Amino acid sequence: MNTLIRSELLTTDSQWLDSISALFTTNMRKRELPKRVDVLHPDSTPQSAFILLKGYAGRYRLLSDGRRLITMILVPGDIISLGSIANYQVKRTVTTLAPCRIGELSCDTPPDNTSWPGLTTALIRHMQRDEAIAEERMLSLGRRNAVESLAHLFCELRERLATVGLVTDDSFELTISQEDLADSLGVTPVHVNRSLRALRKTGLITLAGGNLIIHDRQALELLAHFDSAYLQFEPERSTEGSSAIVRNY
Amino acid sequence: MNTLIRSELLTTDSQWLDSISALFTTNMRKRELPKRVDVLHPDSTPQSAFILLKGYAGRYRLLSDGRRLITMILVPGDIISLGSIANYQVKRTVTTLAPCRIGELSCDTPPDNTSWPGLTTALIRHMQRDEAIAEERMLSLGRRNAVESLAHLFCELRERLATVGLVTDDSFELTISQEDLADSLGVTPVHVNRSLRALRKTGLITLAGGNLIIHDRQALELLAHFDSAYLQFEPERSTEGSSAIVRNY
DNA sequence: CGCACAGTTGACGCACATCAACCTGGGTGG
DNA sequence: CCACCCAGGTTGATGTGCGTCAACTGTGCG
Repeated sequence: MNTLIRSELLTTDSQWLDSISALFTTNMRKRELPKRVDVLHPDSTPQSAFILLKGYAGRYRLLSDGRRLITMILVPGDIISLGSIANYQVKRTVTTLAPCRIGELSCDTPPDNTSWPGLTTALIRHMQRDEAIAEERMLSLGRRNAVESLAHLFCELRERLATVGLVTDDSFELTISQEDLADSLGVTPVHVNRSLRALRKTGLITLAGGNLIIHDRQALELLAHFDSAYLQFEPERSTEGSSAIVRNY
Repeated sequence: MNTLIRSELLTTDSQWLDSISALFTTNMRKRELPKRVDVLHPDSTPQSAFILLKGYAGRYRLLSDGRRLITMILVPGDIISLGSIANYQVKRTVTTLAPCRIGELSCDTPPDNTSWPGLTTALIRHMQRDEAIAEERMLSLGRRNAVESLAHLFCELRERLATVGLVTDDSFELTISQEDLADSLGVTPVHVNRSLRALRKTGLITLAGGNLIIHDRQALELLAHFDSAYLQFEPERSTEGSSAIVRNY
């Protein structure tokens, strides 16, 4: 099971997948989903865990008048839902932003947190990472303009996709519609289109046929005020001054 | 110690404070800080835990050109930093938004997560709550206009302050400057001022002398698209269909 | 062929930014 | 005790980023 996931994703975040994979005794079932399908409803309580294997998905929130914000874009390797493994999440809706392949991991015997201390560790790291990404998104929504936000999103996706081996020469598949990009950045589809045009005119990127090429990553990151530090798990803190719980986590 | 904190805060979130308080053998040291002072720097690694006892504080992020966004407003009872208890946080900067009293809890013997399973539970609940608040803030930054965002912030603060007994008759002390409100909502101070005027003109609120009065809470919440559900810890999920870990968390 | 959908572009309007002036109240020092 | 100061609040004039509306294009698919 573990090798199955890792070969599929070429992931480098072995610790997380190790923790999860070890919990399952049955094989992972794969499902193909078209674009624009809700994977997870806030009122459903699925037993299985779901992992995104291919494509793009997104968690989103709606205002009562229909305004939508995609609070988090999911890339291959990301957890869609942990199901009964750890039903800790606030209720959220997840939809596909592109044709997706998702893996369903049915859990025979739900673990508890004492028998699987590694699970707690992984869970907290996972939440930390989401929090860091969410904070950067807040910065885009609140203080970056549309071009900067777009550039930042591209830098972030490149970084996240690179860790699962889906980037070659600063180029990767980007099949998210401009409408969904707009709901991620908190602007309108029309303005995304114009901001894209502006970005293209700088020569920093090419986006065509569902493929994004970053021609000058350093310049793009500068424009976006992008610092990849928030995506990397911090190096193990030195033991001096650390408490036992730090090492455990 | 526990009674000390609870009497100071009149908190109802007893579980969290119980978990924390039990860890300490020394007394809590109090410190008074003026407005606009950084409590926590991202490079510091304090041993002590800090809790906000009075006033307002805020976590913030800066862009390299000086643009600032307050990602989270802290109210009395909120954890500023857990220090060595659980040094799990992404590195953040925290500043006072008003004159504050903070409590310092020095931890003699750092716990580990196996000896204190309740700590892990509390930690995850704490992160969940922060995440839910952050998500609502994203919605404000991305999809609410300035008046709606302001109204939503007021509703949220009322709710959070009410749980620590600092609200009477939908009225509470609000000593955050318009400049800091602006950095919370992602707009300019001038525009906060005008949005405040617009809100006042609706008759829904009165804000004067550092005191906010909500005259028609229901109408304000409707205007803000506010739903308090995200702030309340979800009721214990029914046992049917739940796994062991759900009950543990 | 024609329909549906995503992308593109133009004209125009509005929410919010910018710049600048002025007001106000509390604190401070002479 | 008054004069001053200064941070924060308030307001006006004007500029701009983004929204809105609408038309058109291209492209894949039944």
